[in-house]
Amino acid sequence: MFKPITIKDIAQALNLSASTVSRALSDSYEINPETKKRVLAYAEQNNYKRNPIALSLKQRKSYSIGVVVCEVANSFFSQAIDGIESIAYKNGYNIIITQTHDSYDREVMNIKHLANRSVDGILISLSAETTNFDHIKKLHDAGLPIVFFDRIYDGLATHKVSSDNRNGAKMATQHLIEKGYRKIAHLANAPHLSITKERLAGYREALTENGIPIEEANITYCHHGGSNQKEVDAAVQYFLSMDEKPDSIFVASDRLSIGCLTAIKKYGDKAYMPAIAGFSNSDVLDLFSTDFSSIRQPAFEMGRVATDRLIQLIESKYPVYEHESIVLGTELIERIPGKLL
Amino acid sequence: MFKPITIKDIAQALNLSASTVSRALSDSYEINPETKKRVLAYAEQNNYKRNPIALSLKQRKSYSIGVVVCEVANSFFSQAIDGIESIAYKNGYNIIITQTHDSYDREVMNIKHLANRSVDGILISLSAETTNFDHIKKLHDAGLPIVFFDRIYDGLATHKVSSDNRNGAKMATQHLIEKGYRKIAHLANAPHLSITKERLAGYREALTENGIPIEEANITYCHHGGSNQKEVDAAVQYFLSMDEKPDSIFVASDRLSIGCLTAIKKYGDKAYMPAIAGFSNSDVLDLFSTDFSSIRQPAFEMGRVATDRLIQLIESKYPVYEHESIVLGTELIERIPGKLL
DNA sequence: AGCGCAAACGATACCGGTATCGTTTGCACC
DNA sequence: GGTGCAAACGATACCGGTATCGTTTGCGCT
Repeated sequence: MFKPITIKDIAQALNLSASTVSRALSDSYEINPETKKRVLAYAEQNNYKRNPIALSLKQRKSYSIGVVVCEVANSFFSQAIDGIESIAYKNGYNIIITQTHDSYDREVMNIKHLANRSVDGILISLSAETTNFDHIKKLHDAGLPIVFFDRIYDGLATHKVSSDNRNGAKMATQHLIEKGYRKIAHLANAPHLSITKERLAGYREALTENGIPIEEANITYCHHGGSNQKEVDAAVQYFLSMDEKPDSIFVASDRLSIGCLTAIKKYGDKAYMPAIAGFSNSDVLDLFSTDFSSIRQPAFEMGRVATDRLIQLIESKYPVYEHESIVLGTELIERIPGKLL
Repeated sequence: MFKPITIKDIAQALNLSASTVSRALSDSYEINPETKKRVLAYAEQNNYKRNPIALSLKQRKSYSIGVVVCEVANSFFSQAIDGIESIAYKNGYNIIITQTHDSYDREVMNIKHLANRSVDGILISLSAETTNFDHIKKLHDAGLPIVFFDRIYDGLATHKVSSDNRNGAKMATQHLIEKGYRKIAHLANAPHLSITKERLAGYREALTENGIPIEEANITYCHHGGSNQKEVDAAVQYFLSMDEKPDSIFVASDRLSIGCLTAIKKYGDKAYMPAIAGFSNSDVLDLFSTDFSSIRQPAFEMGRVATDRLIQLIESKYPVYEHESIVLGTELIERIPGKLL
């Protein structure tokens, strides 16, 4: 069923050899212009398409890029994928997207799967559970180009693209402080993630600079990145159970922001409603004027930059020894309660 | 750089022929169990992985599925992709995602690209602009399995998976009526889309059943599916400019809902604020208690079902002549203003 | 002894391209 | 008229597997 025309078909039809046709199609200088025209014309008419799989086999290149994220149904990642796609397609690559759902096992599975499918390179944003990096190291050592974005692993000599998490966190916390809040809790992501550490640092910095003591009891980690809501529920319930309840919460991620709001909606009451600020790339949030200011990462741009660097690695003729750590700026989006909607 | 071990390497190492190794690896009955063990052991140790590209070339099968949606950064589609992925991976397929951004040209490009990349089948949700289906028909006639989901084209004999758009639209409109609204406008998608027609039908049905006259002036189409905000802005401004302004709006899609809210936020005022109900799969919306009830489609399930059917088509040994049109239920999510958040 | 037959493995072709090397042809030139 | 050389094309091998057919070997049976 469905057998497309090959180079040999053209050769036979025009009484040429496969070699000649191949060369004509790739515009080789040692083919008679006359012959070229005939071949091109015939190919056009019978709408010949070179078989990318045969090509892949021959050139040991698949023109596809693997993407590993925790989930696409997450504004940050879907926007990043948008950016990844835009660069990939421009360069003739297609992207194969896999989701870890923040599970280490699935990350290992997916990455192995991608390597088997012989992608030319991989873009990775680590799962929240990942603390062992052997599965990635192995591939990297074997020569597979890898670029990290968002959730970085520093132990690998390669390009890394992230946003200015420290400063973003600082802005968010500072923002809460400026609004008069003093007991600011922090709902953090899994502790080993790069973004967790950086955002925590920004949080601490803002507090310190404002002379507010840092209390470890105010910081709660979500070891699975909030992929199961129970985890977030527990964290919020913990905050609500404190003797001296926090008056505000700085939330560390997109996923957690939604989880946190959900939990507060479930367990909070009118009498007590903490202010919230946190990382989020949701467009929908922009529509509402709840008391929730957010830090937006340049997701699309991060995807673009990461993909650009990955393709550079892939297409480099020589091993690359110099690696960039690119950090893009974050943006504070203030939301004033009381306005329309 | 990075050359994995092949079947021939194993053959040489064990003093066997490539054929024998191949058969041993695929557990052929005509290979000595002893030999099998040796091969398997060696393969395991040197972690041999069969080259899927060579396999694809030989079997004329790529074990990959093309997905065409308007954009992943859209709750409905990202959830659908979640569903698609879950079934695809379970069956050993990977998915290649492309975005049309509701442009006809990009749809044609992407589909051609996928066909060239020799995917085994394609899942399509049409772009808002598409009125000509030749690019799809051609591939379908050539034998490429295709399944439509969400935005269906009826002119092709294949499986189609959608949600009960008519009833969903009816529920939303009915909901507005029950809340006391009478002049209900309809912000519709591109007129030729299947979902547009069905949702319009549901809207009309609800009005008629409640004895409310249908006025065409109250219906505005967005020919690009709201992919550029200007279009939506214009539609909303039109509603606002009417002599007798609508007291509520039924919005036809996820994208349009966000666009519509954005526009209202821009151009509306406190004095006049229409109620809104519409299709949306945004989780974030659930958090807020604005006066916006929504119709949720079973996106994940739609993705699952569509992929399941597509794989059936792909793996069927004989041409399939009977095709299903699967319609899944929709759900009304009521939001009562005034509650928390 | 001679035959049949099955078990276990090898050799080869093929999938659809491209790279490498070889061949034919015509023509200029000494 | 033989040599050299370039233009234009053909033949072949290879990428990494698998399907098909062929070959060897041993053993049972008459």
